[in-house]
Amino acid sequence: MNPTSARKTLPRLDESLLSHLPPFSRLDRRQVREILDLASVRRLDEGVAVFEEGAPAERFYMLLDGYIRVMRITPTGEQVIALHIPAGQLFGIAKAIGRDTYPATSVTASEALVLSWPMRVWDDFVARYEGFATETYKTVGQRLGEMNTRIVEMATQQVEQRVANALLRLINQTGRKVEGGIEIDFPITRQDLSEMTGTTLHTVSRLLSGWEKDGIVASRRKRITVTDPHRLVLVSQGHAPR
DNA sequence: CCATTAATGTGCA
DNA sequence: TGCACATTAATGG
Repeated sequence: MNPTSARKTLPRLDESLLSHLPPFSRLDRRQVREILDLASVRRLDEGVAVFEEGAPAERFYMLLDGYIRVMRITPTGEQVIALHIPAGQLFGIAKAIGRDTYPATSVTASEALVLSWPMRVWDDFVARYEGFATETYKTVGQRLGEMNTRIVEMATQQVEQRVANALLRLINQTGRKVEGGIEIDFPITRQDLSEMTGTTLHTVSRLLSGWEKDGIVASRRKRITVTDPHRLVLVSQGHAPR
């Protein structure tokens, strides 16, 4: 059985799925209905590629549940993780940046629920739906800003600071409050963290172990909780963990 | 259970 | 850091 790749035209989706999300929140019920009627839904397992870098951008997507990891492959075959996208955001919106191929690969970082539309309706959406364009460009701008920040970090900060910053971003964007701290809401390995920060999994492993001793983080396999965000901020600013 | 694989941890150049 | 190897945790018979 493979429930992950079947694109279903489901028993009508409910308007409330979209009506509170920024790109659609200014629309009336009838407009949301039109949009939903054009959409396909897919339920995806963790680790499944939604689309690949360089492929023709045939569809754009809205993540309804779960997390998406955006990654690129270097010429030497190394993976680099550009960013993570939380539920409620559009992705694969190549048209918004003037492209007709996807600029990066998107893989589910957890189980995910995804809506998609054929790219040919993009211009219609922009033209007809109040707020859609401004909200999507806001999203594009935010991601651009984040990537810029990362470039500066890469060029100016020590590994320890970069990993601390990556962790802080993750808990800010995808953190879930648990007792004792804030946990990254999807499975994440040391390897993943190293691919976000330009290091090796070994270095990340050592850093996390050290921070765990200091009481800054707690981790179990594929799960990381930041237990002392304040001290992690200090580390990200170049202070010694203690 | 046991075998296999994935993830994590450690010692050393 | 980078790498080889040890250890531990998940997964599939």
